Amino acid sequence: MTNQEITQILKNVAAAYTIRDEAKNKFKIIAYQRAADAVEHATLEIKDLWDEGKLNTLPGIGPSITSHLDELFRTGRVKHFEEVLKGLPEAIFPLLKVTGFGAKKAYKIVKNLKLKDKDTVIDDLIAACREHKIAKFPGFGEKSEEDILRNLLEAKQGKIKKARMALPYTDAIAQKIIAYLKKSPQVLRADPLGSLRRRVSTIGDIDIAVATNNQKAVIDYFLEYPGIERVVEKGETGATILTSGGKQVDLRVQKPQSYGSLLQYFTGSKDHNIHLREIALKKGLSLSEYGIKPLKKNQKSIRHPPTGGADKNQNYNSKLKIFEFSTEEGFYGAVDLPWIPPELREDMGEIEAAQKRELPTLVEIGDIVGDVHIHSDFNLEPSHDLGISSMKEIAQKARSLGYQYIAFTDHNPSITNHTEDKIYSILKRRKEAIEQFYQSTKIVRVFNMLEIDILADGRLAVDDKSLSLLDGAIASVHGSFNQPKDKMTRRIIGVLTHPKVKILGHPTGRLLGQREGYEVDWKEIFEVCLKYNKALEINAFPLRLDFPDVLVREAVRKGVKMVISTDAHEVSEMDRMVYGISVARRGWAKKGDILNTLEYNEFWKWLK
DNA sequence: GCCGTTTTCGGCCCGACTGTTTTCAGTCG
Repeated sequence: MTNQEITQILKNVAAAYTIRDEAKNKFKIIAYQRAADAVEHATLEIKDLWDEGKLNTLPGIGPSITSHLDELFRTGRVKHFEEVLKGLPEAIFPLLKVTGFGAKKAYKIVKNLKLKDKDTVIDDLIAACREHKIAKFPGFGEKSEEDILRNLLEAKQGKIKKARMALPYTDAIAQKIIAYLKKSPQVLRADPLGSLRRRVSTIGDIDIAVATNNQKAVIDYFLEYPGIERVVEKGETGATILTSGGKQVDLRVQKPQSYGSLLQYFTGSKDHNIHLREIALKKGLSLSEYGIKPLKKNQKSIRHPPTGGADKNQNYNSKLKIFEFSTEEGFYGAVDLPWIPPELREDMGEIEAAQKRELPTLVEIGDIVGDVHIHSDFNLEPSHDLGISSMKEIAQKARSLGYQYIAFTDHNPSITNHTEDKIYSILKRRKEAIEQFYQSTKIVRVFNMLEIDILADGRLAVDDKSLSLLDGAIASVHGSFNQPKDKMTRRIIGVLTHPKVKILGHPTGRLLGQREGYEVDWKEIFEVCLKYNKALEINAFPLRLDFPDVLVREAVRKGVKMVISTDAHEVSEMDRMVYGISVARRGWAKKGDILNTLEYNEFWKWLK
């Protein structure tokens, strides 16, 4: 039973309560939805949590849902859920994943059309739209029938609500649109919002904020963006488009004096904002994207700003009876909190840390002084792809990035095509080439490393004699991903204890949207890393972003060190370090947690 | 059904947009 499956069950229960009697079940519905969100965003497998008896430590999961899930894990079913779902056609549930459908619309349509088969409901409904049956239902019309048909067709193409794309690709699209917006003289500021600003590894919609004194002009200008497929919606405060690449982009505009509130509100996350509002309510304040206003019952008593003093970022709008904030700092200050970095805003303890003034100082791109996972074009007849840039190009790029050192970490020579002696002679030639390169150029310091396959049987693809030629090695799993958890854990620990292996490369092996990571006992790996002074890699390659942020946070808690590296196969890819930084920051990593922030001499000492 | 720096009872985030409506229902973030 995966978190995803449990999420789905809880969402279905919430939908069932909504259909039965929304008014009566109002808060029960919210509770089930929040429980579903909690499971969906959980950092650990819920099943593991249940095994340890810690299910109710998850915020949003209380005694009642705990006992239901307990029944689910023990017997595979939940009597109470079955009762709630009883009598509802199961054809409604696939529709809930389609844009534009909520519980009620799905139920109305399924009931009116008497649809029964959950496997064909999407196709059945497409046919019904084409026969114009929907427009005749009360509350529906021709336009809504068109919308439903289009959303169903898009869902069939895989464009479901949760179609997400890796951060670096989405970031590139967003930067292009922001650059376009900034060309307008009406645009005073433009920033990413939402999961993009929080630097989540995969992004659904792109959200962008603009500060302007002419909202209408900016919205009109946005709707002239060349890459538009169609306009989804348009209003006075923003607009939504679909790009020709199928990405949804939301624009939000706001006047400059309220821009801080807008940034804060739409950066989220939803859970962070809800928590923040709860705190504000207790202070008699109501937060919104427009600012902060005293609750009605307190309105008369409040004559001064929420912060109790003058703040140049704060302004009282007496017409709207609301305090406006030009910056986020002012907004957070009004509820007695320091500014919280967007990467932390997941309601995972950051608000409590902010209240205690214990927010971590997160690692920054400027802290990085070396990139220790780079593939050059030195041909050592490798097991995987060669880089395409020369050592000199790489070193020059490193210098332009302000680095003190780099490591050449080409893949090991393939073991199917070479004997151990042959591998030794190739690596000896490579060691001489690297030394000669450094002596003749001295552009940046250079380490002679290698990225070595961890073979299926737990051996390294390079023997000890050849390993002795290296300054150190990254060990990575590049095949046999489907081994059982225990075997995979032994396989990794076996090589990680080798003195020359210093770093575990892209530790989970995941490829975003393509492949789940393999199963490993991270507790054990963390212990080995601590005991033998090894590092885990945060690999900034766009489809990897591996180590994942939630595991980075676990590693930080345990004191396990990490490196952030690009795995570049071409010099321009060395610019991707910033995405590794994003992952590290979301994992609450400080400069001291990341080894390639160390000066050359210190890093060298760690490596030896 | 969940939860606690006013609370173990009595609250529960806030607003925009669309379509079908003459004041609202549903969905989204």
